[in-house]
Amino acid sequence: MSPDKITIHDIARILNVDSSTVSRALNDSPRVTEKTKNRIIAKAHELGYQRNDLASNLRKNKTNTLGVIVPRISRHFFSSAIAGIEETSYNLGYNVIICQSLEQLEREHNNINTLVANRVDGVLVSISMETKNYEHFEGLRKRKIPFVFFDRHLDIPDTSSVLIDDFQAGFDATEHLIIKGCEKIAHFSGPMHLEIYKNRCEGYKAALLKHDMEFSEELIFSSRLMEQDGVDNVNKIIELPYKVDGIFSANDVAAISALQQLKRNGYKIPEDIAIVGFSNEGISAVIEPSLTTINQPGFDIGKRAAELLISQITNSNKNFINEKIVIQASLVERDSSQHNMAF
Amino acid sequence: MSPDKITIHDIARILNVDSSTVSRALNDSPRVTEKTKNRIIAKAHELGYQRNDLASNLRKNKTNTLGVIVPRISRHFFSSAIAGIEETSYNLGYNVIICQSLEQLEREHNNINTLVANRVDGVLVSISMETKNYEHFEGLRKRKIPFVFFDRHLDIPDTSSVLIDDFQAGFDATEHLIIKGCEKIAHFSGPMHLEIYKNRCEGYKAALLKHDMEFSEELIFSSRLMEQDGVDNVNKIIELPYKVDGIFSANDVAAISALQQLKRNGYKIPEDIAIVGFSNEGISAVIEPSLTTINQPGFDIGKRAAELLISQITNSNKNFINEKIVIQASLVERDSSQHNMAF
DNA sequence: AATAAAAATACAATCGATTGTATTTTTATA
DNA sequence: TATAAAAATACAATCGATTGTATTTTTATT
Repeated sequence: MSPDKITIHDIARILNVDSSTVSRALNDSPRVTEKTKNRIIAKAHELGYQRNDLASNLRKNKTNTLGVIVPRISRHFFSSAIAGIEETSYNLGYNVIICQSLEQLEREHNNINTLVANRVDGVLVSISMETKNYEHFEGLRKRKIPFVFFDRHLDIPDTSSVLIDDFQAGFDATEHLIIKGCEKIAHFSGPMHLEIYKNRCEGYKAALLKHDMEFSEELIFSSRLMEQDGVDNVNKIIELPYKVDGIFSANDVAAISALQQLKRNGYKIPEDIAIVGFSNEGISAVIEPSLTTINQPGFDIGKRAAELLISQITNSNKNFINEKIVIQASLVERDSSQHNMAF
Repeated sequence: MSPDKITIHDIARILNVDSSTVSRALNDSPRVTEKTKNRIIAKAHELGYQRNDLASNLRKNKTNTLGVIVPRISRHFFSSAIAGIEETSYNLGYNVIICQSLEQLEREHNNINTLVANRVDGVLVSISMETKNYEHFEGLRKRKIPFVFFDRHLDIPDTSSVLIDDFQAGFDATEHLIIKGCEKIAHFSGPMHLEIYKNRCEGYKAALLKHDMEFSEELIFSSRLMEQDGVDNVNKIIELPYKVDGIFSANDVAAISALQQLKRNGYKIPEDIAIVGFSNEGISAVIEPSLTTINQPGFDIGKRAAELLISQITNSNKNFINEKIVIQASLVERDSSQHNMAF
């Protein structure tokens, strides 16, 4: 009977009014009288009308949609950040399109193109491990699409970001191991062109320095921090001519696979080697021994990032660019770091 | 200098051709000569032109976008299903919009409205725990938007779905416990109005029946299978006047929290109580003892579901409705079920 | 060179909603 | 009741791309 895609024109025809009146009625404009408003709304409901956002957004040149690009949604940190982003967006009337770069630069490129083609009002990004330059973000800027980095960011001038203090967190993690009595601490780092890993590593070095401990390039293992990397790193550590008794890993995934590989090789954790991870993945509390790690409050970070982005969208004239928000990260002390209880 | 949002009209004006020619050139139509095509493409590139998909999709009445609704993306099963969906979609030229219902019916409703408003070409759904009726899906049907359920489905006539054989999996899990020597097996079930939990429970019953074991309503614990539920269920089990020596949980989350709660109470797993979970979350392999569980191949399920949906979109005339695809699920035998090694 | 056929391009309507302006209708006031 | 002011509604352009039809240009043939 009625067409399956109802438009305001259908409603207008049926009720003998103009489509502009229908549009205004459905948008609760004061220019339409209550009476006709009610007639129109009732009829729209009766016909199961659902606005075509493509048309609406095209005309308004505003989609009320945010794009989010993350390496992968299956990581606890990212899915909780997304939960935070969605919470804020939902409350402020924005939709969210989620894209995964799968740690690949090319896909990150494609993601941005898709988001631009869909005319999102702004973009939230945590970059892939392959991302070194930022030309694709310059494309966003040229199109005046605001974007905010969270966690994994690039050091681009005049760009906003929501971060934790990776230097401090790296320092805290390392110092914690030192206080627990570790004397030879290895560090698992990610790709060094990423600010977060660079900063965590600097924090590691600073802690060593403060406690007059020798720093050795040999004890820094840079990788993509995947499961296999933790295993590989451990295999190298075992072969070293001296004893390593502490590991600070820049993520939990590598920390956990290292922990397991050490156990397989007969090492006792934390007695022989203490371990501190990074991110507080759900698995960290459950593994045995439970993993001491840095808690990154993903939900909060997501919330704050979305708030910042939306404020930039709303006040596009004002100078909200280049705001850096630093969220508190904290050490979660568990069993894997209780190395030397001699105090 | 140049406006930040370039349109085909800008390009047309600059090159003194018609915008229709620009459109055809950029879409590689044979109606435009190679020479002008090249001029247009070069200029488009130079200006950083990016098609406005809102306009394009509006005109074409096709968005090449699929909507996905899942309870939450942080669950391993759902994020791997999404990975599968994206793989297929990406290859076939579709974008994906991901929505989370957060297990709430109201949000599932909103998700559908958003997807309809954005005129997605089809929808993939795994329903929330609150979802009992299906009026919101009838809305999709009325609008001729095809949809496919995966995993958590409703038993609606003439609807396609991609599932595992929950009955068989429930049977296998339970029989596995029986074979391992368990004599009193409890079952943690989800909301019984969900087909998957109903079927897993039926499988449980069937296995008991086959092995002449008594079935007792008292040993079925129905909940939302969250972390706390596993703890609560264990507390009830401990209080029973007889000994339970096996648990088959319809998801891993409850299985794991139960396992931990049992350990806290001094029970040995699997010697005192054997446990089998469901879904094979990443954590299950890592916990101690490692959890025997049913592996649900999320990636495959996602792939197949997306393929099925896209085939329905493509052949909208043909009768592809009401296709049920059953994916093989299999028991992953680990330590938590090695109860009685007396054979 | 004339002309038909074919190729290339231009014209114009359209998708569905929004919004500034114009017109009609209602209300209030003298 | 006439008329100005205000309220309600209609008209028409617009967002940017697509696409059927019409027109112009090119090519081929005699």
